[in-house]
Amino acid sequence: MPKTPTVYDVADLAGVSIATVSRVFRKPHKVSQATKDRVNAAVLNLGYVPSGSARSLAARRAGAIGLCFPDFDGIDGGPAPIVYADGRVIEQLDPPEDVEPSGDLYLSEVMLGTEIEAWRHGMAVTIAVARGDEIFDNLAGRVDGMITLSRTVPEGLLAHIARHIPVVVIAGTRAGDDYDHIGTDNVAGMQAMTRHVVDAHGVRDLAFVGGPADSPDDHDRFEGFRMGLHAEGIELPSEPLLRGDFTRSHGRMLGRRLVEAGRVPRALVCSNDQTALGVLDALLATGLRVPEDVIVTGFDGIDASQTSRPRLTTVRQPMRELGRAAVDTLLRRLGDPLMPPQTGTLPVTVLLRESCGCLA
Amino acid sequence: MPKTPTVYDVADLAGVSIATVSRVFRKPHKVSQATKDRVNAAVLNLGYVPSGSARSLAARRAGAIGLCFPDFDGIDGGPAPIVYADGRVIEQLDPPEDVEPSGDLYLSEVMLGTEIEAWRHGMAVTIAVARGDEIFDNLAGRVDGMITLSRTVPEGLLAHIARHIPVVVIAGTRAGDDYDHIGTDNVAGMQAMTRHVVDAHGVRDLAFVGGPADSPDDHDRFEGFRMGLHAEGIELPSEPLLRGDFTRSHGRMLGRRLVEAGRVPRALVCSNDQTALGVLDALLATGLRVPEDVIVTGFDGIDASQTSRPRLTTVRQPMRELGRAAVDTLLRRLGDPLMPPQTGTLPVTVLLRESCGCLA
DNA sequence: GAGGGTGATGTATGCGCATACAGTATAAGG
DNA sequence: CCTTATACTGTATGCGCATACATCACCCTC
Repeated sequence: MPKTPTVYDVADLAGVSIATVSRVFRKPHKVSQATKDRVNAAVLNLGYVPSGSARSLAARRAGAIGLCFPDFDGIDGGPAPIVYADGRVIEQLDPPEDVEPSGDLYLSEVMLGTEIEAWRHGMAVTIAVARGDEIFDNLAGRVDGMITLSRTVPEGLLAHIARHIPVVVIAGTRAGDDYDHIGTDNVAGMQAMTRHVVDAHGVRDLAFVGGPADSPDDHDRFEGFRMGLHAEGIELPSEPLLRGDFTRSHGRMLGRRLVEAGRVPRALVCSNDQTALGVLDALLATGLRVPEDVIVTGFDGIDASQTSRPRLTTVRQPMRELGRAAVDTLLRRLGDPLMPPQTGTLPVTVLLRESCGCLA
Repeated sequence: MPKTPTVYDVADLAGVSIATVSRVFRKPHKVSQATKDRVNAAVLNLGYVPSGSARSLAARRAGAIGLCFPDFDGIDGGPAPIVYADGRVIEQLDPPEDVEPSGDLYLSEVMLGTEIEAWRHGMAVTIAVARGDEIFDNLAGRVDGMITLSRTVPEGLLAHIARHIPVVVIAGTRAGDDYDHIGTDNVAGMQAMTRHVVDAHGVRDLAFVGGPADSPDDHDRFEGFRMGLHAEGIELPSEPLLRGDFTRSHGRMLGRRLVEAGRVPRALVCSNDQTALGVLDALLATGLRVPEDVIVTGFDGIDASQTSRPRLTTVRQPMRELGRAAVDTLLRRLGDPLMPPQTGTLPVTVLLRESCGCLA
């Protein structure tokens, strides 16, 4: 890697000015074909690649969108053992035990949606994990706008950043802030699910298995549950029966706890799929039948809900569309900074499968 | 959003020079505490965020790593219907039919590994989808190095970019290029798998169900299969029995074709999990039993291989570690540009489950 | 008390590009 | 043949920051 060539080198080699080189890239129609050919030849010849930093600086726009995710707890298991060699190879034939599934399809899907939509608009996507102030240092300064999951960035920091670039929050409820918000209809989805269990399966003994108490998603879903019960004239609980942390292993634990306590309701409406799958694991392990003895429902619509036995009745939220909608909103905001704060809600779909007794 | 504040504004407000402001961020130990406090107060006051572009330009390093993925075929289903409203909500209770699983855990996992490792080293990750020359325009110029999946970027373009920044290729075999490579041990993994089927289950009538003919992964896996057969003294096929495109639906098709042709081998060694799962679907649908009538094995170790019925015996490749190792290699390369081209191979793990007859 | 550190800060410059503005050449119009 | 429009191209400047170097104050040391 010798010295990186710049516009100046290209201009020299092509016998034109740097302005012309720049124009070949930015406004090709303003350059004659002959000149374009000469410049392009020089570009190829030198291996020239325009500097994004310089371009962004001069053009006063980064051409990138920031995506800020919560820290991947515990995922950071240290570096892998790399075998740098030719021939040296490790064959492991032993472990018949299983690996833990890589939970967060949710994030992956949102990421994918963001990526797709951003790319459609010629924007790059820069990903960051919220960890201390690095978002501030490393991300906020290099993007035109930021998308973040709710509760990911400390409020003070986010406010500071929002003075600088527009911020779109995914999956949170507005709390007096001025950010744009994109979410799914947790309330309506869970309400519909609840009423389905009551109406279609005649169950009036339902309980809600929740997630973290500080999750706005969980809050809304519980609210939807309560609204569903209310509509059916069933008495409302003020709190979820139990709370987990949205993981499958916590779900298993909660399931076991219910069985041990000896009071398993006729239907368990869970706040997300992972929890529901864990509950399912626990119930089945103790010999209970789903849906015959206990009905279990989830929320999210992750792939695993489709391959479980029985398959999980759940509310599918369009995770990929979430990222997509966030990008659209961000771009509209960039186009019109004065627009009032937006709140977008994506519709959800109730998927009826075996775990509630449908398709049985 | 009034005019974005710069170092100059901060310097003025704090009554110092811009060099001092810069130092507060880059070399805090070289600034007295009193000055630091004044500057930080000004930063908060103005809502200052340092410009990544200017910083990168001046520092001659982007502080970011590029990750280039193949186009997500057919994923681009057009924008979502967003409901911008208060109260207007769409409840969909109808469709009991399932959604297509979002196949590519592989990419997500690699992305995640990249993200984690890059962030550990204070580097941002910028993602791009290979589509035409946009990688060149939008990505290569704004990162310090690039990671790409093999066969993702056209060779000419990649060579051009590699003159400018280091490139690490994931999952390809070296083909006379000078890039660094990171891959998993496809050959050894498939060889071990093949020998397991022969040794442990006494099967000598095996066939290989392959993927795209131009996939280096598939090529290596088939080679491993052949080496396994050779070691067992079984005659080698020169070509896979059938080829799909690595998707589950193609797998189903191939499975059906085998059944219809009336010649289903005792064991089907598939080149990846999705294919194997599709084959499984097709076989089970026609009443064949797995593993009693036919043994099926996969490769990759995606989550779905763990929740299928029967669960899939497969070779797990450490997808997340792949991204991680790629980042490590890239960083080492940045530290030592003259280092000879590296080839890293990550070990794989054979997971024995029901679909081959183990754990039955 | 002169010489030589040492720590804190300021000055000046350049990173590579986009672009406003100012040419220049050529064609068209009168 | 002169004017004016048109199509290209060049010159000059600034984007916001990092940093080499210069400066200055102050403390040691012998």
